[in-house]
Amino acid sequence: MNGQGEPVRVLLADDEHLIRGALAALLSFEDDLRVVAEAASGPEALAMARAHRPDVAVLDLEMPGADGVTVATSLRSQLPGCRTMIVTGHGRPGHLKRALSAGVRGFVPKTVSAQRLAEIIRTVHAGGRYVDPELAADAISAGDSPLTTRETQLLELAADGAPIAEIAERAALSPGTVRNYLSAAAAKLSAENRHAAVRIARSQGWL
Amino acid sequence: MNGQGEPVRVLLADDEHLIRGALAALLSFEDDLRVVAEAASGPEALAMARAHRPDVAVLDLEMPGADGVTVATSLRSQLPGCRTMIVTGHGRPGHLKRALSAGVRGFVPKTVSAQRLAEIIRTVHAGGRYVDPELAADAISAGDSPLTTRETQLLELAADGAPIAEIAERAALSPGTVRNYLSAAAAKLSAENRHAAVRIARSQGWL
DNA sequence: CTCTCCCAATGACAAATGTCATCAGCACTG
DNA sequence: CAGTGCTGATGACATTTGTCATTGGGAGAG
Repeated sequence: MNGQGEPVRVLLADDEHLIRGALAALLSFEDDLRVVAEAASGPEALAMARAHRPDVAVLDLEMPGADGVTVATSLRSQLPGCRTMIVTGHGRPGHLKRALSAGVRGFVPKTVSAQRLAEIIRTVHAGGRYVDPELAADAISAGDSPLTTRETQLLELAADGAPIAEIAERAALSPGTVRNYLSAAAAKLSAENRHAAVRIARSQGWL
Repeated sequence: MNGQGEPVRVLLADDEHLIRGALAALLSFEDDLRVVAEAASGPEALAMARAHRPDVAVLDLEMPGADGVTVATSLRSQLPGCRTMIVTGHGRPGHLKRALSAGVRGFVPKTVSAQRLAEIIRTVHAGGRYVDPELAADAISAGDSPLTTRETQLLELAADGAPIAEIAERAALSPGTVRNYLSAAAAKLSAENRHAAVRIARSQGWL
């Protein structure tokens, strides 16, 4: 499908120069792949994508400005022809779910080899999908988040250890209401208190 | 110093295959550097170092088994001739201090280019030192940890949001004592409670 | 030897937090 | 339209946590 005369145009987005540069160098060995743009942040990735119209965007999950899934969501509407895939260091189950519903076609941990990554880029470009088996298993066994929108939102605000009063102020809610929601969230996650609940939600990629 | 006939022997340790492989490929372009061993974990890095006796060990800070600084400390006694350097994604001030006192000669964020990394490897091999200016500035302005041994230890036990009773049990201390130490720690860090204190200590690399 | 600092503990008190019952509005579903 | 579930709030209560004063032992410095 990918003719010798028309290499796959790839966008690389990762905030770590070292990895991005190294990756670009490795992919350049593949005759049918061509890195046409690089970016070090979420917004930059979007701008580069608009300017260079890649066939496949390889996005790091953790980036300043906007994370990989957010970028993928934007790309889906702005550049429908561009396939997206996520590369990540530590993949939580929830992240995979968010990514898939954002139209991401590949989800790969950074523990794969460059060879393998190149193959996956080709697969994704050809319209296929690839999800790391390990992560997929985790995601399936983990299930969906039992938390409601507000509960999740308040857990996020509680994530830095702030007292209830501060959370209530930042959420423009009554302190009593905040306590109720956080109590409910902790109960759903079988946590002893809201701080432990934050940890659990984080580990599942639910926050 | 590094003659054409004797390239610098390098050990690469990073748990992410993708980065390690890419890095190895990039460094192979430099005629005077030769990657003689790779490792994906702390213990493996030690074993590889003993087997291949590299001139310079490039260690990722976050690795399973044993972190980069721990490995560097062990290397210092087991292979005194081997220079060590740390590469890290997010470098906290405290980590830099720990690394330097472990005899590490290079401390570099992953945001540098491969070119630059190669230069730094040469510098370190020649007996020089290199510390990222940004990280150095942070470390200097941050100062030392004001926490005592026990305070730090108890903050670690409190890191997962466990209630006081559980922390006391795990530390084999009286609950009252635990509260006293955590209260003192929070006060020293100007935190509103122990959970916020954990966050602050983490951000400084003090835990 | 005295002074200081860390460790460990206790008791008391105030403040924050977790838990529960209850209520009301709103949106959606069958 | 009745039922369900999310949201937002209040009040009461028990528990947990934070704070402070105080004590005592041990290690190290001057």
